[in-house]
Amino acid sequence: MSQLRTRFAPSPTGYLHIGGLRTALYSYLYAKKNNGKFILRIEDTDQGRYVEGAVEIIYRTLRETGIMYDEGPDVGGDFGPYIQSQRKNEYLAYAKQLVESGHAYYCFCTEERLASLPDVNGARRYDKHCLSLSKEEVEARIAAGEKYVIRQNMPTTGNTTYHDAVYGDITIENSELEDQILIKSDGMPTYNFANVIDDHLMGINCVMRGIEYLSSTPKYNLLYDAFGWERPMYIHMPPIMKDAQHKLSKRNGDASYEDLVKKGFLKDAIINYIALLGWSPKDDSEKMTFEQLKEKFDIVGINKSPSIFDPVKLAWLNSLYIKEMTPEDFSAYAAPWIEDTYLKDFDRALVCKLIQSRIETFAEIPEKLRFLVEYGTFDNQLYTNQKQKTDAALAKEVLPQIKQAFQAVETWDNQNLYQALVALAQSLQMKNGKILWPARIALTGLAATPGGASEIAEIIGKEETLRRLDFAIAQLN
RNA sequence: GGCUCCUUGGUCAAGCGGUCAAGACAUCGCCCUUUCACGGCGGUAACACGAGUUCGAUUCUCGUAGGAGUCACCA
Repeated sequence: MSQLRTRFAPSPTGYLHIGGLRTALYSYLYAKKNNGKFILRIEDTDQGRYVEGAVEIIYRTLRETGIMYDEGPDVGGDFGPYIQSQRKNEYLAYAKQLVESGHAYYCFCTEERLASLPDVNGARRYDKHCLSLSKEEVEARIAAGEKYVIRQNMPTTGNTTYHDAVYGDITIENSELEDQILIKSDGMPTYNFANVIDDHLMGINCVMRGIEYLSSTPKYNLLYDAFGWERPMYIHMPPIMKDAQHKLSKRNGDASYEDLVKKGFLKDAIINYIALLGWSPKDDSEKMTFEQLKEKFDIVGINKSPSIFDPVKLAWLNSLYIKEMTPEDFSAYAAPWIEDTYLKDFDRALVCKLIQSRIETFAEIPEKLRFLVEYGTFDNQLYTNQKQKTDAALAKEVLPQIKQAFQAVETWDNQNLYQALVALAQSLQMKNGKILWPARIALTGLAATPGGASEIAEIIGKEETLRRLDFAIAQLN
């Protein structure tokens, strides 16, 4: 058997959305799993939809996520060029070949005539009007400079069947197939045509794509048959949904890969999560490295039904990846979220240590630590804690002593600070909580904070710690 | 509307004729604990419906319902 060759063929119309990224990922994984090649081809036959910079986003995203293509526009290969607009001169000849063999024909119908065709529930079916034109008439009209398109001549009877690796055998009546346009009046091929020609020319023998192509695949197969080419293996994939009714899409303002990164998700977590959307490994693994994904990926694990993108589960996975980062990596990655805020005034390492195990996405950082800079009047009821058996009265008694203990600390770090508090508790013959709880409340005015009293004191510094203690004491009187 | 596909807990998702119907996220409770978080333990929660086939259906078949895709000189 010849080497497996898969491809990812996006249109440069903007960000690479999650669905597209998953298609690329699966195609890549499947190729690599089978020692095959993964090819990137840019499908830009619709000049009207071309978006500046979109191609670069595709390159960058694939590189960043590790989905490396063996052949593509910017890496070369033996089957280039890999950008369809640069191949436009090839398609017409193939279309003409089909005209010769009777599988396609010239069509001169105007937009008006097309619009006058009977409307069946919002859809108009071309009536093969130009199929009956004589060869002479066709030549004369072309010579006269009349605009034309080339249409595929579909059989009107019978049916065509093909096998899809995930959906099984798909059979469609030929009468359902429209005489689709192969070459547009601007001379460019339609996606439907260029796609088949290029896949064949590039030796693609495995086509992985979204389910939206499931029912038009017979048209492509008819093209392969007309040319006498071998049909590729097809793997269609279910859509990724935003909710039960709506597909995830850029148009709906749903997150693209880049948006997710900006929201503080790690690329490894994103890839790991989308690999799991619509596919599951035999052994039930969830957190997997890219290497493990390559080992475990298999088309039998691909699901048939749509799956809903769950940002909550993504966040959970993200938190797992965050926790295993080294403090240095975490600090470096968190830098943008820290630089932009008041947090830059604090010791970076201490702040990072405090939050690394407490965030699921980096975007949570500023809000989570706002209390480090915001402090003011708070409800003395916060001193009341059932479990620690503390209340405002106790705080009033103990806070001045806490202040004294802190003042005596020579080296201002968490360890010493904590020891000072514990020692105070011991000398007062109290449980640690009776000191620790009021101390933390006094320092933050918050029922819940990341970290405890001593950690927070360490970060805000001695001066601020004492200032807050004075404030809290004053507030109790 | 025609055609094609899909349907297991709130979500992801195992299962491929016989299971007390896995696991994960979320949720709830307990433990740990300096609050929060982490971690540990446990609970709640599902085979869309109706017929068949079968000794036996979540698994097979057919209907029904619901959902998705498609029906472009867009990809």
